[in-house]
Amino acid sequence: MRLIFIATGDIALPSFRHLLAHGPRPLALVTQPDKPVGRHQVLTPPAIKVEALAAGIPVFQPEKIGDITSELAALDPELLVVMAYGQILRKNILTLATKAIINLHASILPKYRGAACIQAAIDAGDEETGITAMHVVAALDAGDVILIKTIPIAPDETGGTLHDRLALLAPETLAEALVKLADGTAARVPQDAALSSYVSKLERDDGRLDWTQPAAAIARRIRAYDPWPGTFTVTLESGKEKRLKIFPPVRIVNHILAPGEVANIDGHLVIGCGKDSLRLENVQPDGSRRMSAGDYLRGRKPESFK
RNA sequence: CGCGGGAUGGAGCAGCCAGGUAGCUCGUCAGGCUCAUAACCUGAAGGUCAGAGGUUCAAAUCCUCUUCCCGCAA
Repeated sequence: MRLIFIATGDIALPSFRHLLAHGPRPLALVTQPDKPVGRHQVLTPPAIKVEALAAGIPVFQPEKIGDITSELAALDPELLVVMAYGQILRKNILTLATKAIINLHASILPKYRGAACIQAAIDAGDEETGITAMHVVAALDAGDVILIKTIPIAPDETGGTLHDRLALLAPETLAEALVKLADGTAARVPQDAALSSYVSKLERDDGRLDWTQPAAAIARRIRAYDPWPGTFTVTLESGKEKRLKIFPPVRIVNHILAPGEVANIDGHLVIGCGKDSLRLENVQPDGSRRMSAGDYLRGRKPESFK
């Protein structure tokens, strides 16, 4: 099978490695351009690009994938495989491959189309999620489904752990889809648009917690958004507002506190929520490193969380 | 040089603006109290105040440079 792999995110790495090890060997990798990263804006390549080059796979990094349509066409691909690429694919790309263009998406479609699908599943309190292999159409994540593999979501699951587990689930999903496409037994199940939902890309500010929500919902969000985009609150310390990052795990406790009210209960940092309260274990104040909630209370005296 | 915060006994912080005895909450160690304890009481150890240079009678504090940590932005 003549195949081109189109991916940027690390979630695609195990699938890419699977193809390198077991075939079909990708003709090329298309990935996003190197981006400036970190405090000093160092130009950094996607990890998958580094692996591709090490394996001798040609790499394309167009600003817009449409710019290299003819180069990709020249490779005469039968199949395009897309995963966490980060660009919208237009018609000239969709019709490039002779056999199909498929996408691996980290949710049970039609639930959670879009970028933040992993976080959404935890945030919603779902008991399972998975990898969907489907055909790519002009509308985002809306194509006919080939197959779905599911895994349960653990009670202490974070966005990070689920991301890694889904990444490892993807290769077998891809492999099975490839076999079925090759022998013509691939299913083609239309998505029920009425059941679909869309989750847009998360920004850092989306991680601000709302203490009027029930503690259980806040706890799920703290797990879902770790490590990206992370969750935070704004604290009031002697009249000054400061940002405080909050990390899992947290524990739901039944102290009676007003939403956002802070209490030091036996050395534990407890915050009032809309329903029940939350005991924090790990926090990080502005300008400081991550520390235990106990350490935080030793030197600071927050009056409330907003 | 994108913007900003920070570095003070083992931990988390105050002191800095208006230079003049190293402080707070903990931890550690010793002793006491207690049936007992992460509780309480008493005492002790532990700091070249990130590093270098400068100003000054005198620098954690003011000036300059360096290193490291962190947030934002990407």
